[in-house]
Amino acid sequence: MPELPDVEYYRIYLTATALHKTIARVEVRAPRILEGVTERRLRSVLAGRAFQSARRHGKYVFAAIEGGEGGWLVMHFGMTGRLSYFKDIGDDPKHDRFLIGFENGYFLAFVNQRKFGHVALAMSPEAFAEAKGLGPDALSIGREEFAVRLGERRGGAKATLMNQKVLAGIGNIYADEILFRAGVHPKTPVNTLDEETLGTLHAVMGDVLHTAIAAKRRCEDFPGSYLLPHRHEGGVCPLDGTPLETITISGRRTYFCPTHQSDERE
DNA sequence: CTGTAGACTTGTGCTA
DNA sequence: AAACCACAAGTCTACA
Repeated sequence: MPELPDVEYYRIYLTATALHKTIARVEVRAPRILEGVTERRLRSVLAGRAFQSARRHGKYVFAAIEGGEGGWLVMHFGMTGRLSYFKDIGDDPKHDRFLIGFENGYFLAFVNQRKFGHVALAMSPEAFAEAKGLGPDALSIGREEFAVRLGERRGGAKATLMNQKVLAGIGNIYADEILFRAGVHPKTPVNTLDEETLGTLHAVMGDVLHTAIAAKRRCEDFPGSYLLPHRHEGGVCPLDGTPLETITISGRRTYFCPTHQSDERE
């Protein structure tokens, strides 16, 4: 699940549940998810403190640590995962890899079935993004910068949208959705797209991400005109029923409509 | 720079 | 039925 809209939802969830509550205990149940930090260090940084705010950049959530040395807790979910706030330790969710217990008796769990996720510490979201080489967040990037950054690239449209160094937050599912709605073939070299198409791509990206976040918050399904519900074996284009085609790009399965996403390379 | 393939990890669903 | 293989919403490294 965890592409930008999902992670934005986790940020909202963390904000709604876990801010301004004193942390009493920290437990790491799968050490492999720790990145550049030890359980002992996490304990000393978090115990007795509280989170004061939460932010997101791309697919990362950051929680500001109030008091002490300050700093930020960083979380990335990999291909699976979510946050869960619960009261009874006996109700701890399956696959909880990292647990924060608050003085009020509640817990916040970093749930991560496949263990591709990571927990780290950073001085700031900006410093972390810089160190990782992440591009601007896909929800914040303006039309101009979007056009410039894509214009500098020679790769295919989908691979470029998913490249976290170009812009951060788009993954396999939403790359397909954005390209479908913009009518762009996933292999179109981005440097061949004209200004108008780049503008469309940028606008569609914003629409898709905002729509997805709103849908998550209300636990709604996606609009029927979206590709997402049809993105499976035997799926057809929601516009006219054309069977969707699949190809592999960057090792990820790619679904697209051969009639509405013309191949510009010919 | 680009694209591809393989690793990492765990669960699920298909095949037989 | 149990077991096996392919595959899944991510990212990193090695290599052509």
